[in-house]
Amino acid sequence: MDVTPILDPLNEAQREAVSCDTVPALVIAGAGSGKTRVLVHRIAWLCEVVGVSPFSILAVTFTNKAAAEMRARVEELLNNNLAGMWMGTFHGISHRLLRAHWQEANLKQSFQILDSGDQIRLMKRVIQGMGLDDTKWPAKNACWFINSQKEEGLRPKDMSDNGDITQRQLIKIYAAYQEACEQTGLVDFAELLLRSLELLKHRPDILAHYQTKFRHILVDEFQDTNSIQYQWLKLLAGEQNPIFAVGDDDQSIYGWRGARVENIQNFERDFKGSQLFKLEQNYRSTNTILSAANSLIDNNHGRMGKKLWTDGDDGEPIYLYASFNEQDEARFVADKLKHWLDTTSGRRDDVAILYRSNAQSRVFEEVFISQSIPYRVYGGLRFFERAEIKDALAYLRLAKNVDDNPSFERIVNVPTRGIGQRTVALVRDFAKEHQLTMWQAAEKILQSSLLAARASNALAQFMNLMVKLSKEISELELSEQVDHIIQTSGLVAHHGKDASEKAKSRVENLEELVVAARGFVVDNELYEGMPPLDAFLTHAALEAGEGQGAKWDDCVQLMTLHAAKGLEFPLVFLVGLEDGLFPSSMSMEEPGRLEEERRLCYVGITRARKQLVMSYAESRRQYGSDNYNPPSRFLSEIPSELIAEVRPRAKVTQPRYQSSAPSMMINGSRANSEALNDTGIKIGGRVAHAKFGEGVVLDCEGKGNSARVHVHFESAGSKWLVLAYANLNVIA
DNA sequence: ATAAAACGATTTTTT
DNA sequence: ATCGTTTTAT
Repeated sequence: MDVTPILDPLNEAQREAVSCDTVPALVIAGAGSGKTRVLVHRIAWLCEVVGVSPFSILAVTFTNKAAAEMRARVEELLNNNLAGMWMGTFHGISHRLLRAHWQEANLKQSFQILDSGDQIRLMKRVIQGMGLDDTKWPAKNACWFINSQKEEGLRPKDMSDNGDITQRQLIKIYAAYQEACEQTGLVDFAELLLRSLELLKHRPDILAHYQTKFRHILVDEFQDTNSIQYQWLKLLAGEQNPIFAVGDDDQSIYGWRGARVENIQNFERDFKGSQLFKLEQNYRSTNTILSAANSLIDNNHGRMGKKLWTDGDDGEPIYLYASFNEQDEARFVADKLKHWLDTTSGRRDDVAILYRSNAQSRVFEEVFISQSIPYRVYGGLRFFERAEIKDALAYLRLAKNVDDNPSFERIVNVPTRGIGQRTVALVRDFAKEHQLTMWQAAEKILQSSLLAARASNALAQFMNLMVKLSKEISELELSEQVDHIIQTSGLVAHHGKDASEKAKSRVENLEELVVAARGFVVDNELYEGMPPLDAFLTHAALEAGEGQGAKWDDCVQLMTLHAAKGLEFPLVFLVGLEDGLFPSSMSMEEPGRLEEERRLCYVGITRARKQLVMSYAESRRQYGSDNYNPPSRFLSEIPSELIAEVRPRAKVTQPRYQSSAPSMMINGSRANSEALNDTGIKIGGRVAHAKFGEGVVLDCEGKGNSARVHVHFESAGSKWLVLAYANLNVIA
């Protein structure tokens, strides 16, 4: 057996991990250390050297993207089509199990997957159905509560209210929501995992079957597993099947949604006879960047321990810019970025701007638009989550199954056809009272003439449309079904008559849905025997449609630090480094959460390949008011010799808000340079004070003897000073 | 049924 | 400030 292609491209540490014995193994893989490569080569090693069939391997990831990449790379390395191999996300694989064993799992054969939006909508109806005030019991909170319970593996019966009324009510809501899901055959994301875990727990025969089938289990991003995913893995592994887990405790940034770093920390304890490997050689970043990352993360406690290194150059220093405010920050980034594009052979999509919260993208967008810099903002709604797409999918579902209540409610009056809230409420109540689906209830209501003629006609018209649609599409192929639905339902016409940009893009999205349907090939074993439309709808629920829709060529990439995990860029701007923003004020108090923020910073730093530029703003407008946050504590955790401070003072012009409505003055606090007449002091300029030291002028008000200036001092913080007494000296 | 006004939330996000 | 949601008014 020629193992050259499998082992040759690897370094020593990678090779040891890839070729380790078939015992439980944990690979601590630092950022940029070849994590995916090890996973891929391990699979190849198992198949080619150990002689394991690819179909005896289970490989689990968190995202569809990671799963697809892994599959493609394994196929390339093995030069083999592995379509039937069990490689996918936790949710995807759980779903596959539940489809195969729907009866044993007490599900309907036609169970549908609820996405988070669907879940909230259903929850709202459940809460209202219980006669509760849905402003007092927000559906979103209830969903959050239930999802976390499910992620801990808890059912209503396992929970105690501890005498807490709120808790007791939430448990009741959980039970009612679950009941509604069971009745209508709906499964939310958390339920996919919990249900498949329960299936394996309660059916030793099924568990044994899969334990025999999967002789090897590989897991990516192990530090992100939550309680239930961990239990699920442990159960499937049993006593005999080794788990090969890859992860990085320093990149655990999803604790807030249930991920448990302990899972990686306790691996050796929980999996007897396991081996530990560490990948510390980094192939991505310069020495400077790695030193910064190492120093920063060193401030965390209880780490498994790891120090990234490279045999490459030190590279450029890390630049740090102390901006006057967020606009100045954005302008600085734009300047720096343009300069980099001009002086290197870099492309725009080699550049990323990383921030802690989505709201920060705005200022950058404004500046980039004004300077004609193409950019792309990550995040926001994905393709299959867009309202118009969900509407179209609801039509498809309803045409397929008129008893699908959520779809019925969603589109009964979209586009508007004269079926108002009163009519819908009547149908809903009637359905509830007589234990009918909304469609059945609507039929009865029409027969019994409970409605006024106008509403009755509108409802009848809608139902005729649906009957007609479902008849018409039955003989068509998938993409034609989709096309027919979006046309005949009136969705395209509805959005088409609106000339706005938004409406235009909605029409384009609907057309893109037809394209997506055309390109949807039922090659997945999972979808075998399923009607193409059902398969497509499932695909839509499980895959948010990342690649769908608009194309992006050579744009500067704007995204949150969370979204940046797993990516890399030659030039990275890490912006908004202020205490209260990053680390977030929500996390600053608790040590555990602060450490997670630090890991997030670590993730951000290690995204950069050649150059890292950091910045913070002395003044930042948040939630409509100005905040003066101190520079992030993380900055002081990076050795100063790695950092070069840039402060092109000449560039700081009057950074004031040019609101589109100049008359909008809040408390008369708009910049008023009158106060500064003849003083030489400028907003944005630097001044020195005998006691407070040096600082930057942020604002001023009043005139004459009562003139006051707002100064942000480097060491003493921000203060309002009366000009006549302060004796400020202007620093040139 | 549509538009205006009031209200509320506002870290991070995949499936 | 701003965005999405819900209520209220036309």
